Amino acid sequence: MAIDMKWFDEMEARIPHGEVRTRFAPSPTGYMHVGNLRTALYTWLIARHAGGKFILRIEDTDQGRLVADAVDVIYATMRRCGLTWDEGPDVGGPVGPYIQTQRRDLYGKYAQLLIEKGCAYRCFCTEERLEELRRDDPNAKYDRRCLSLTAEEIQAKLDAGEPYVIRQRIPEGSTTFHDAVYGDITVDNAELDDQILIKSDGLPTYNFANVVDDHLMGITHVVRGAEYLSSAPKYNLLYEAFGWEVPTYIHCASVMFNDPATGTVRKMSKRHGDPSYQDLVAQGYLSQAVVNYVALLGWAPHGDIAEQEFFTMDELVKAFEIEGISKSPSAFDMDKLNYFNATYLRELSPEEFAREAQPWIRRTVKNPAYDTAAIAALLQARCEKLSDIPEKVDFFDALPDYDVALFTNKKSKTNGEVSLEMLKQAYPVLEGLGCWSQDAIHDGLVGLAETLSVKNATLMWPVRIAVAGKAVTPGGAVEICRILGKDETLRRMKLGMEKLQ
RNA sequence: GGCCCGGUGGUCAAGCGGCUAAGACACCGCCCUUUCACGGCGGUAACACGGGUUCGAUUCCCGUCCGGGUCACCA
Repeated sequence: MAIDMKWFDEMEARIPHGEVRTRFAPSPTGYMHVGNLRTALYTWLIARHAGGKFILRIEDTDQGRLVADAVDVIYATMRRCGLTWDEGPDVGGPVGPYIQTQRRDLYGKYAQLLIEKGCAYRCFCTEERLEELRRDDPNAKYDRRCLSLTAEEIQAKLDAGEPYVIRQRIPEGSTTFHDAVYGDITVDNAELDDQILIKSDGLPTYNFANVVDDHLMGITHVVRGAEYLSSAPKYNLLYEAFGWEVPTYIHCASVMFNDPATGTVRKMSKRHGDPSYQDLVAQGYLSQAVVNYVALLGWAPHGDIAEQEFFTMDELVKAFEIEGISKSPSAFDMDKLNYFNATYLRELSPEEFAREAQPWIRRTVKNPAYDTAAIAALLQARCEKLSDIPEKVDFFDALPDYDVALFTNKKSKTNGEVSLEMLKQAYPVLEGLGCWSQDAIHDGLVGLAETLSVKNATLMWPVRIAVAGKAVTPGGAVEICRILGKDETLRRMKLGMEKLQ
């Protein structure tokens, strides 16, 4: 089995040099974890900050999934978040293909190369035998029985068609690897198992495929979750075995979830029903708000912008330094995300907000006569997320069956009696208005309050309750009357007076 | 359990030997006001613990405790 070195040389020749290259390598699962999104963001930021390339690679070695849709979810999420890629399955690039299942032939050849170098070996041990080993000692590593097979024995087994895996041969000693966030970490190689590189079905394990692909794609900075920290030494050993340059490792502490329902903090996971990026969008969170918030979950700006919290993508690219990544896990806090989203919502122009809000308003406001833009204007400063909207505007279509007790409000100095009087006074004023505009209604009612020598609230409160039937509404009496229209306003006021009789 | 990593208010966090230990969210007051918001002002609240090193430790070292990760023919 001669090795065709020419082929390897050609692969090497394709690798770009002299620029920062990072990659995001998701498995197409159909949704994007918040933690994954953050990893993607940091990876992208490192590339952009350095003026380098950002690559998208799909790790789909897990077959039996409807990959097509899931990959689309990844594309859509990245696009909505502004994470543009320079190379990837759809746009191609110099070191493709960018889908792992399309690269499966590569790995075997590289594993073979490792065998030649004496850094890997075939293992014919059956699953049963391995289980036995574990039964004797749950913590047992592979006992390397197949390492001592002679060339003849191996050939005989090969000829007999015995299935085998290829294992990495971990050398003696200890391994030190450097992480840009965690610093130098040294482990005793005795702790490391002779991990499997190629499975008996011929496909590579995740760890092996990762190393090979990262090298062949010229990745200079590997950004990943801290859950991979303990397998990092094995990566180093693999790079060393190949004689490849080790990329810069950037491990990011995991994202925890601060569950407001239970008050507990735990690792964020879809399994527990913690929100994914898709869930958040469906709940009416803006991508930019989510991205901005997530950027700060485990990273903080330094220097003269250490206190800055709101960033445009351009500002993030400029500010993002690896040194700012934190070592300790951070909890995803819905309250803080709400704050970010509310702020982004308020910064939208009235037109933009109206466009975003429209579908949510229409969930409960079906009457086409009501102006959604006007309603949206009332909502912009009053919701943290778009999904807050439907409940807030439900009184437009149907006046709730409210309790007369609502007419009583201490601060506004109203009770049932006062309210009835106010409505009686306000009714003819509004009825007599020639123009049903915001100003006309406002001036009419404020003028009346002045005439009656009562504070504005004493008059406004009953009117608002009568027309909205709710204690809390977006906007005040004037705005609501204006949107409801004159006829509906008067009708509701009359109903209010009847209730109070 | 072995190994690895981490530990500043409830949460996100700045700090990188000397500070009254920033700032933000949340919370609580007050102001504004046509309810609620928005906005403005103010407040409560932290260096896990014990040893060192040092003139001096939140900062450096060790231990304890606590939390997380990892020990697959899964990624």
